[in-house]
Amino acid sequence: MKIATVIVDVPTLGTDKEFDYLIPEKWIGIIEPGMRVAVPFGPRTIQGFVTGVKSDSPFSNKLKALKEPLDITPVLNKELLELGEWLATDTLSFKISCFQAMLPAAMKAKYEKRFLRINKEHNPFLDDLFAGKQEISWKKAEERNILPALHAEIKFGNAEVVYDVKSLARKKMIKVYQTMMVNAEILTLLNSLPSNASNQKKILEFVLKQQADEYSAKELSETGAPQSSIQALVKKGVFSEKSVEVYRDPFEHKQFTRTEPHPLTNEQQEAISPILDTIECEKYETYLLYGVTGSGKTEIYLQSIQKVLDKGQEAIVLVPEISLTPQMVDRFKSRFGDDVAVLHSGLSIGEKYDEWRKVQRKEAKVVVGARSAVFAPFENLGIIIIDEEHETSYKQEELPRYHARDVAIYRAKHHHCPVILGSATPSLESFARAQKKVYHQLTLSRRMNNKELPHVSIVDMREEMRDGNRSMFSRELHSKLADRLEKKEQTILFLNRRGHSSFMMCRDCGYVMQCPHCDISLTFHRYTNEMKCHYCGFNTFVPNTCPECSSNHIRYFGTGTQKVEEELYKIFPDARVVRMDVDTTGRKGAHEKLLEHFQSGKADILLGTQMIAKGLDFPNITLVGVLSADTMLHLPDFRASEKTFQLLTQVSGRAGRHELSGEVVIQTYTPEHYSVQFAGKQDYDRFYHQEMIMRKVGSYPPFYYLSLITISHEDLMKTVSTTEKITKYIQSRISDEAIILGPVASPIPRINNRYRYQCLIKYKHEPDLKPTLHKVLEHYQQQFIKEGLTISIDVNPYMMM
DNA sequence: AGCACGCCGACT
DNA sequence: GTCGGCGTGCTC
Repeated sequence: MKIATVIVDVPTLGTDKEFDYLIPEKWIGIIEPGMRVAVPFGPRTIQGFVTGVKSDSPFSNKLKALKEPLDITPVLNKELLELGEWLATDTLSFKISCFQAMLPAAMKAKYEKRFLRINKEHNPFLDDLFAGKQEISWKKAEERNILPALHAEIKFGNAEVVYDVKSLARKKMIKVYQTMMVNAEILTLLNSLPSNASNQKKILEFVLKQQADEYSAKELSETGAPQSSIQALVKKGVFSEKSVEVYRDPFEHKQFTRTEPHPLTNEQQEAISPILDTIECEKYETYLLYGVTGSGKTEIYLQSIQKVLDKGQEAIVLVPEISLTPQMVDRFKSRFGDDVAVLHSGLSIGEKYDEWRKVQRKEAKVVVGARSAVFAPFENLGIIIIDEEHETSYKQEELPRYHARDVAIYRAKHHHCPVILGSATPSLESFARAQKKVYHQLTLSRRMNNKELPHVSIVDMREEMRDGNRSMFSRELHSKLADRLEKKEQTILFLNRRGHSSFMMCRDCGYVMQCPHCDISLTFHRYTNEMKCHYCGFNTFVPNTCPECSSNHIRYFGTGTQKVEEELYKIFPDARVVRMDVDTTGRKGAHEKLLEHFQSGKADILLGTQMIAKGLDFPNITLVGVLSADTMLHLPDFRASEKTFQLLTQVSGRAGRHELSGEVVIQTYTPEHYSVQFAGKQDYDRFYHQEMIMRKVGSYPPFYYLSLITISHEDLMKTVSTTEKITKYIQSRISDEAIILGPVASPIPRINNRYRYQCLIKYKHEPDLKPTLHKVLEHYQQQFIKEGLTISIDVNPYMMM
């Protein structure tokens, strides 16, 4: 008797455990751990992951047999199965959610229900119900309002319900035509064809010219012949037709010119050599590659990977939201060609699935991708690289709330290989670990071409205001912009819209339009002319007069990119502006198009939000302007200073990377703030020291770890009292060393009419905390569902909202 | 999560 | 009497 242990696709606490299933005789030896299977679960059939195979079970009296395997080979190997279990404990998530997070979305199951007719005797009523067929889908039955009738028939034994477990994935198939005749035969046929068969003749002539064994349907139809002519030739035995699976290639129409390794500078040489050693001796080590922008980190990545590939191993490269850095993908594709699989959010579900399968089938040796690419199913991993290590997008905000850096380190330990964390502005956590020698620090302090860092000037916008300049461009930025336009050099204008995006305020009474369901002000959307809530989606018309005092002195505060664009055209009517934000880059590929447009010199100014801060490298940019540096500085987040510093430094790094030297203008209302000051000087080390003092005083990371618990409910009192109870419980079970803040209202105290309270735990070493938090979930579970409470626990949170 | 089972109110 | 409301509890 063989029994499979299965984690079922039901993400709840009660079912977050292994269920035992009998393996039918015919699949013994075929069902393996890591495969997806369809299993009966209660009255339904659902998907599950096999985690093990054993010979007996404590449930032997009520064992059911599994229905069928959904994979031919396991989709999760032993390492990934173990990683999933660890991840579930570490982030307090369900095992099933962790397994699903490791696979492309296409592999998530899709469930469908059908009614099957059992009684096939002539019966007008049944004939009518089933519309003369043997089965009817649940959806159809629902539409036709015959669910009760069908349920009755099930009771009579005339029908039954079947559950289908389907995969979202569709393999893409194309028709291929194999040549079945030799030239002489084709020639004979060609001559015997009637004169009006011009299309068939075209194809045969094409075949005689090409002399290939196989032709795709596309190739043949390019001769101008219709499908019917091809079919005619298949009938005549010229071709045999077959279907083959093809990968959807997102880079189909892109050409990559092969690059060779560049000679390394002394500094690069020094940095890469310990990495190469670690690869050689196959041991685990985390390196923090701290290198200023333009110091050549990527070449170090490339050459380290080359070494890994030479050893027959594989590499993972994580980049933040990769669709935003097409230049990065190009560099990897150019060096390693088809060995590279790319996984990022810009791909369709099918494309992602295909790229993933290239990895699984060992057709790709290098994966370049966003956060989830850290789970690439390699079995002989030689290196994991995390570029722009400080980026917060490496933390997943939905369940499972994991950080790619932690997963990378876990996997590297398993594979005995190095992790490289690269950044010009490392996260405080990583830099502190490097200082404590937990990570091994490698430094690149000089730019490759020995170009000096751009000159940065910080402009105090309060002074501009005092001097009567009420425009969003300071006099300095204005004159420099004019200068660049004159010289035909390019400018990047960076607008940080986060923080306070455009909201509406009455200048007479100070009324600010709020969302009726959430405690947050509504955002003004010019293109739809609506006031919108970014949290619950509520929207309403834009008022002409103040709803409170009927004044018509209504102003829109905060500056959107559209508004800046309009202003720009007012001041510089001839400037050619490319605007990049969520509105202009929504469509697939729009991003690349806009960048190409700018790169080819068809525009003078690139105006955008966060997304233009990263990785762009254009030679002709000599001016970078930051319109308001401090919009995110006042967010209720202990990382606000760090984020501001990183952003300003990254943006500044976009200027003067090549022959032309660059200038940066940072406009701010708080020029004295240390993160603005040190970013202006590009002085990471002094920023680090200052910020470490702030973190120490506030007992924040990297001095303390954090766990954040958020409780929400429609009733304020209920929310507060529950949070209080939970806080007390936790307090009683951990040491006095830990600091507990709360219960306090969340920074956004109400979303979608639900009040939100939280409790923040700061601690250094609390081995009992995670088990305690798990107990909280377990203990309150039933009560929570019953009373409509929701609880979310975030270990090491990055979003404090 | 779904779904069945079960125990109480308004109808043919 | 029964249909159907949704509270409760289970799923190998």
